[in-house]
Amino acid sequence: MWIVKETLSNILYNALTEAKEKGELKIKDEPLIVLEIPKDETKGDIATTMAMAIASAEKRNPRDIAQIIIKHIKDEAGIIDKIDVAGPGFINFFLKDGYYHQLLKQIDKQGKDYGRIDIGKGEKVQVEFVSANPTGPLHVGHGRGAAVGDALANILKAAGYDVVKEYYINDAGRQVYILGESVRLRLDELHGKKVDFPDDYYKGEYVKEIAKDYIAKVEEKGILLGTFQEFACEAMLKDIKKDLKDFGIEFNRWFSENKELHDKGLALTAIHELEKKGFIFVEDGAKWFRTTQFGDDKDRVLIKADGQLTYFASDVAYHKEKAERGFSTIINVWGADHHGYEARVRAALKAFDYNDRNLKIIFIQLVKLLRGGVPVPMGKREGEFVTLRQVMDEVGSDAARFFFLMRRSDSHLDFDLELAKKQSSENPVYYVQYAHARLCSVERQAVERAVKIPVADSVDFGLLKLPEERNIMKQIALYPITIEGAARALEPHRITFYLQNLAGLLHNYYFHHRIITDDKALTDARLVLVKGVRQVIKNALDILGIKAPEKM
RNA sequence: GCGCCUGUAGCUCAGUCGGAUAGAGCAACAGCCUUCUAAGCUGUGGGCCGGGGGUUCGAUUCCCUCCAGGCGCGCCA
Repeated sequence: MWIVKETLSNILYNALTEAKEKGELKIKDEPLIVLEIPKDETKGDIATTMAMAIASAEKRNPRDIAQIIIKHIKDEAGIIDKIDVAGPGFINFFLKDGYYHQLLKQIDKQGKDYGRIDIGKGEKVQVEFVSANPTGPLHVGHGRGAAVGDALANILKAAGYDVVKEYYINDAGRQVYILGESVRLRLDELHGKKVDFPDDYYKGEYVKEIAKDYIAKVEEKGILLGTFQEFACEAMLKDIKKDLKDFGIEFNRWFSENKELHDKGLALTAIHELEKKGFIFVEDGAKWFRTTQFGDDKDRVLIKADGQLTYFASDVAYHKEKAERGFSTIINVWGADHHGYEARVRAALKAFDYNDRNLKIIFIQLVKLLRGGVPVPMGKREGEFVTLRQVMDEVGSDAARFFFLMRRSDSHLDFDLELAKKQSSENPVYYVQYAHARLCSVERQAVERAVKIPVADSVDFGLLKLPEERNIMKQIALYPITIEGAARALEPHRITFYLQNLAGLLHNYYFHHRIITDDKALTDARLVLVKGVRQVIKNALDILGIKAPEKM
C-alpha cells in the first residue's frame, strides 16, 4: 500500500498536469494529493479527495473535476483494477489482486525490514525521555514516559531517521544535595545517633538502603568515594539504569548535568551569550532572562541573588547544546505537569536563533493504577508511589509496555493490574501475542506434517479468494503507512491499535478456515499469507519493545 | 484570574491534512471446542461526538464562546 500510495500520487500528479496543459483545469496552485483508505471496503482500496479540494478554486462541480482527472490517468504499473467517482466527488481506486500478491512476495523477501520506510532520509533526531531526577526510584509515570519515548524513537528509526535516545541526568542542584544529606542522616541513625529528620528530606526506604550500602562499601571495605551526594546519586542512578534495562530500554547517551554542563561551564557561557544579545537584566540582585520577549508570560531568573544558578539556567544551556549538535528535530518527552515549562524553553531556543519549531514536546498524562477496577491509592506522600519495578514484577514488562502505549500520550491512562495479568482476549497484550504464537504453532504443525514452508515465488496466490484473506492482505499492506502516520504525528499508540486490528483479523480467519488442508497449492498460499502476518506482528511488536513469543 | 490538556456508546478509548452511513475493546445478552493453541470465534442491543455560535459543498475534526474535569502559573527542582 505504501508503494501504491507513492505510485498513485505520481499518477494523479501527472493526470492533473496533463489536464492543466490541455486547458481542462485552470488552477495554478499545486494541490496536495491526499490519499486515504476508505473505511468501507465497497468504496475501494484507496481514495483521493483531491477533486473536492480543488473544486472551489475551479468553481466547478467536484464530480466533473473527478471525471476530468480520471480521463488523464495512465496506469503504467498496471495496479488499478477499476476507478469510481462516488459521493460528493471521491475518486475511489480498486486495486488488482496481483498487487497484493506482489506484496506477499515482498514481505517474504524483506522479512524484518518490511515496514521500514525512508521519510526521515537519514535526518538526525534526538529523543530525550524519562530524565527522572536520581533522587528516588522510577515510578509508574516514568514508566509510561519510558515506553512512549522508546517506542517513538524506534518508530522514527523505522521511518528512516537517525535517532539518538538520551537521558538527561539532573545530578546537580538542591535535590541531589538533599538526597545526599538524607543518606547522611540515615547513616547517623544506623550508627545509633538520634537524628532530626527534616520533613522535606527523602524518606523512602531506598535512602536507608543506600546508607547500608555505604557502610558495606566505604566503612567496611574502605573503598574511597566522594561526597555523600555523589555516592547517593550514583547508587540511585544504578537502580534507575537497572530498572530501565529490565524494562527493555537502552539509551544511547546519559547526559550528566554536572559533568557535561557545569564542569564545562556551559551554563555560564550560555548566560554570557544571552547577555551579549541583550536579553539579560538585573533586578533585586538576580539575573533575569527576558523570556517575555519570546512569548513567555513571565521573565525568568537564571542566577539567583545568592549567586546560585536556577534549574532553568541548566536547561537553557542543555537545549542550546542540543540545538548545536545539529539535530533536525529535538523531541522532549515530559510529564504533563511540566507543560508550564514549554514557553520558557522555546524562548531560550529562539533567543539563540534556533527555530523552535524543530522542538517537539510530548506531554505524558497521568497513569491511574487500578486493581480489578478499584483505584490503587497513589498518595503524594513520600515513599508511597507505586514504582515501575513493582508493576514490572507484577504484570511483566511486555504487558506494562503495551498498556502504557494503548492511549494517546495526552490522554489519562487507566492501567488495570488485574486486566494486564489476565490470560484471555480481554487482555489486549495476550490477544496480540497469542496471534503470533498461534501462527508459529501452525508453522510447527506444517513442518511436523512434512509440509515444507513454501517460497513465496513458487506459490499461486490466486487461490486466496476469501474476503477474509483479502482483508488480511489489505491490513498488512497498511503497515508501512501506519509507521508513516505514527512517525509524522509522533504517536506510538497507533501501532498498538494497528496490532489489535491485525490480530483480530487473524484470529477470525484462523477460526473459520484451516490453513493446512489436503490441497497442497492452497496450503502453500495460505502458509505464505500467515507467515506474512506473523512477520508484521513481530516487526510491530519489536518497535514497541514487546516480545513476540513463539509459544504461549 | 491567566495558560495548557481533556470532554465521542453503560465503562475505557480510537477516529488519518475537513470527507462518504461516527468505530473498537470491555461490560450486558444469546450462541460456538471430535479439527493447525478455546489465551480463540459468531451474533444482538447501545450515540444531542459536553452546550451554543461561526467558517463551507461538507465539521467529531478548524475558529469564537460557555460549561465540566485535570494540570500548571516560585530567586523550587
